[in-house]
Amino acid sequence: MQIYDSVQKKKVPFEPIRKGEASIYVCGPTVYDDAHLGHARSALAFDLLARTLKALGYKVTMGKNFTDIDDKIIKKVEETGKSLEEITTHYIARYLEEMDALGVARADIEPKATESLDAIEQMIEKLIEKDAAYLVSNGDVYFDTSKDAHYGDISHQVGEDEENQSRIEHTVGKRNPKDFALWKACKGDEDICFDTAFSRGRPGWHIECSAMIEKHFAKEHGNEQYSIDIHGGGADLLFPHHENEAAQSRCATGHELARYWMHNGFVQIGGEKMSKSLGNSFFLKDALSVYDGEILRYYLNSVHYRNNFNFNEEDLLAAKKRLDRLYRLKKRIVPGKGSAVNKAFKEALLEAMSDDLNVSIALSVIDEMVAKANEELDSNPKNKALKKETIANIEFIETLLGFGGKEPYAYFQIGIDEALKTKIETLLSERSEAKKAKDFERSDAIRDELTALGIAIMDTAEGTVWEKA
RNA sequence: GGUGCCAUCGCCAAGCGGUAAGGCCGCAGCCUGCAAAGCUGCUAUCCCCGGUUCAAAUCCGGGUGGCACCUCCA
Repeated sequence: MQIYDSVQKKKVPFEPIRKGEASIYVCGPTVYDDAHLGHARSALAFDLLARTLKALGYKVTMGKNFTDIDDKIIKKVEETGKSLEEITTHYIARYLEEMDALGVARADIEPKATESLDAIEQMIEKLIEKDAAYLVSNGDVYFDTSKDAHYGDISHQVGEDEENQSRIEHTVGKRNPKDFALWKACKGDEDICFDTAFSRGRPGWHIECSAMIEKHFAKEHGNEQYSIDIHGGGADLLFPHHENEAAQSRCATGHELARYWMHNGFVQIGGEKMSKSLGNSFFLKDALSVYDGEILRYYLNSVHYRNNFNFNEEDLLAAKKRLDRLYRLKKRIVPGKGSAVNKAFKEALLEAMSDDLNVSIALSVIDEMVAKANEELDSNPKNKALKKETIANIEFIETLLGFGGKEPYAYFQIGIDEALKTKIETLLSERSEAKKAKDFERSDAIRDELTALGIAIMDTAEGTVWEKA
């Protein structure tokens, strides 16, 4: 397995800390709003990584956190009058629901900041002890970036330029402009505060992840050099979030946080990063209300995870058509039991995915398998061995890539209610009567009627089948 | 201002020094009562200019054009 390490800036062989195991921690969402397409892409990318490692035989432990204490959540509390818990549980549930729809496997560990306050406090205390962190007069605790000789190794982005420094807010008592808050003391009557040995307040964003990794991963998955194998997240987290995480952990534990760092590219709309400030966010829930989760999954995963992804509906439609082809093949071979996966097919897929998740190649391997199977079924529709092998092939696609698992008729008939279904069936039997009587005018009229209903039909050797167009 | 990423057929997108995968769209054919579906065939020399090499989309230098990070962000 080769993965691209964004710190070394190149593809490197994946060598796990513990033989046969792989621990992955991905930065999850801050739960103050609905998930957007970017959250989906990140989740999908690392889901693919986990699936690939599993298929290669690794015992994978996946962790994804929920940041449930944060300034933005507190702002939401103030705006809505709801409690912090009400807000975070709501968005966490929504997030998980939507990820389920995309076929993203649940993480093995889903830590929350609110459940990791003990670890956060411990880590900060340790940093203060080592003088890598300091308490200022208002109760804030800052990390002293000058105490970490390797600060900047992750993002390569920490220079001495004055221009840059001038952009960073100077807070009273900070030793260095780049020092960042580990703990924010309560100012006034804020009620979302926690008591600690150093002050009453709440954790900063960066320390949450470091502490959660130490609490939930390091003991079981790390060694004396690294806490986890792979740390992932969106490319925008590289700096400062991951730089700061790495620095804190290094200073607190004496070893590196992660052996590899992987970052996914953005989802863009019209060539620009999707973001709240640009007003071009696309919520996952809105996409899911129009498109099936499986199609969104296929589409969002069809571009290499490191590239930026320019979202648009035409491309999504093209992706859907490509997935349709797989399901049409599945229609031809189902029902039945699978035999063994075609060896060459399986190897080709694994080889593609082992190369830093080269999905494009994997998808082309699938396209070729589909075309070849269709060709053979055209010449010999009763080829049982081929059918069984193809069933197994598609099952393998499902485990490795997470699509193709649906019952094909269900796939093509999503969103069609029973009443419409009955109507379609009635029209279709009327049409076959007409066809039998060679009343083609009538049968074509029925087909037009179905087209108007958004239904496409196709006559096969086994009879007429229909799909939602 | 600093730091990166990217530029391949109408569109999406592989390629990682050895002579351009795959999909969508389009065209032609087979099949079909006609369609649809499926199958077959056809469709690019890789932003520009230099250089290295027997050989470059792939490496180096210089342009041009996009995008991102440096501030909360997947």
